[in-house]
Amino acid sequence: MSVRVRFAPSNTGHLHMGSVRTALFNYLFARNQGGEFILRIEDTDRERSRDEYTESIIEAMQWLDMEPDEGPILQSERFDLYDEKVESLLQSGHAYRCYCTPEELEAQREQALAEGRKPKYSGKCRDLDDTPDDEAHTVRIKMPTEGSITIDDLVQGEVTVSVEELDDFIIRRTDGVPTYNFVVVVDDSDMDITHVIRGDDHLNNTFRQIPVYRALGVEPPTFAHLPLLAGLSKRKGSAGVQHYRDRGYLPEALINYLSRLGWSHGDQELFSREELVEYFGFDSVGKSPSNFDEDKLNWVNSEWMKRLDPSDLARRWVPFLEDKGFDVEFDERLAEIAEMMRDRAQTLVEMADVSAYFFSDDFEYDDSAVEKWMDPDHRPALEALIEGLEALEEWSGDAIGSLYRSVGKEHGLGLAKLAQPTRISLTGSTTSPSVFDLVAAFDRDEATSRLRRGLQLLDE
RNA sequence: GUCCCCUUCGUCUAGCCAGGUCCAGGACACCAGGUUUUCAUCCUGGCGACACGGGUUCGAAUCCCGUAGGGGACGCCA
Repeated sequence: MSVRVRFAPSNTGHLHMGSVRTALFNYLFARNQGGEFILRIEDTDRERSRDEYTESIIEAMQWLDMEPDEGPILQSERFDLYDEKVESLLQSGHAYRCYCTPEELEAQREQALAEGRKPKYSGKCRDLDDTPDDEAHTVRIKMPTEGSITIDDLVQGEVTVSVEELDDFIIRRTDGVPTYNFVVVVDDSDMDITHVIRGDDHLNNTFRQIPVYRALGVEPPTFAHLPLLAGLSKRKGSAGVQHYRDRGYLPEALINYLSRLGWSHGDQELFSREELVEYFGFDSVGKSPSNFDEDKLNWVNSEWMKRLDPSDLARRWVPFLEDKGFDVEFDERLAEIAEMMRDRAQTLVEMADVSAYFFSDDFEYDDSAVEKWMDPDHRPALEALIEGLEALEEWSGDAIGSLYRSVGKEHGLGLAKLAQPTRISLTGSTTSPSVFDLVAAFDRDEATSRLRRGLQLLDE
């Protein structure tokens, strides 16, 4: 039987990093096994489910290039199926109607907790003789009364829980809406899911779900419960995918970074999508929770910025430059600038920040740099430089480099004496890529006019 | 309270399942040097961990038990 997995987020919020990792492990496993990856939206929470979040989830999956083979399938459109299954369980005696009120149940729960007992449903309605259909009621599943349940989890190994821990939970509410622990089983079996890969906050639920599979007469799938990400917070991945996208992270980097949280392949840190698919397996998935570390994400992102083709990088960079108010579009020059600047930034946003001077001459000069390098004695050399640039036959880094060296030689000045004033004139500070490439990145008129404007600094 | 899971450098992890080759390896971060026309990149080096206590064994990060700490679950949420 071919592998079928599903990623089943609820649409009660944006896709955060923890969910993305779960989606990723599902995706990688499916691809590794040549199986299918299905997206199912768990939208049975009438209170909190929102269509806009469904859209947001789909958008995030697209951006991350993890599009499902099937779906999105909405649970809210499958109520007929759930109803049918509830009725059949009622018929077969695996489920029963319960007339207890929420108030009663809540009181019992609190009392149990207060007495240090396990908050479990009493089973009061389990064996009722009179079970009217027209009176307000929920439907509960009958849990086994003795023995224990063992699963062989791909990540957690063998885990056993005594049925003492379980109670007859509600599978259909008073309002007729089925509950999670029921629909998840109905759907996973109906959709022929072979491997349920989810966060280990569901590990305990699994033991409630196994009896449901049995009551339904189907074989439970294989489970893989991934350890949760520890302490998610605003700085630690609780924000949505789009937030990271907007902060200038590349989808490749996010995927690469997330893949290494709880999974490893020897000492390798950087993985292409193909490598991830090829190497992924649950043998290499750890059982302990890991922390989202933005420093490392930054590093992975910077590595991916270096790996991308400069043109590709530049195209992705455009919106970030536009955000900063620069009127740019993709062209060869932008690709050159991106290639030149990518070593000095870890995100696209940061790269836009440090590249502002390429797109606007409205910048401040660094006072201490001016003080240190704009020496009036060097005016003749700098003027010769400008004239040389204006006369240069070929406008290239190499040609500009030759000019700098010869002017430096003629005036008996080291390269730094010419390079630093050039940087200050073109960028406002002494921090920039190689001056020759820097100058070449501007068109000739722009470069020389900034240099002439810079000459004024000599007198200050 | 009860049940389940977890515990190697600050963080991500290798090693653990098949005990010795581990006075524990790699990566991020940090610190120090080097390369360089500046900065960044890059290179080299440094700092830094087997939670604790028992046991098994000639030998334990690796196996067993316990303790502590952390997380999760216990809902007419998913």
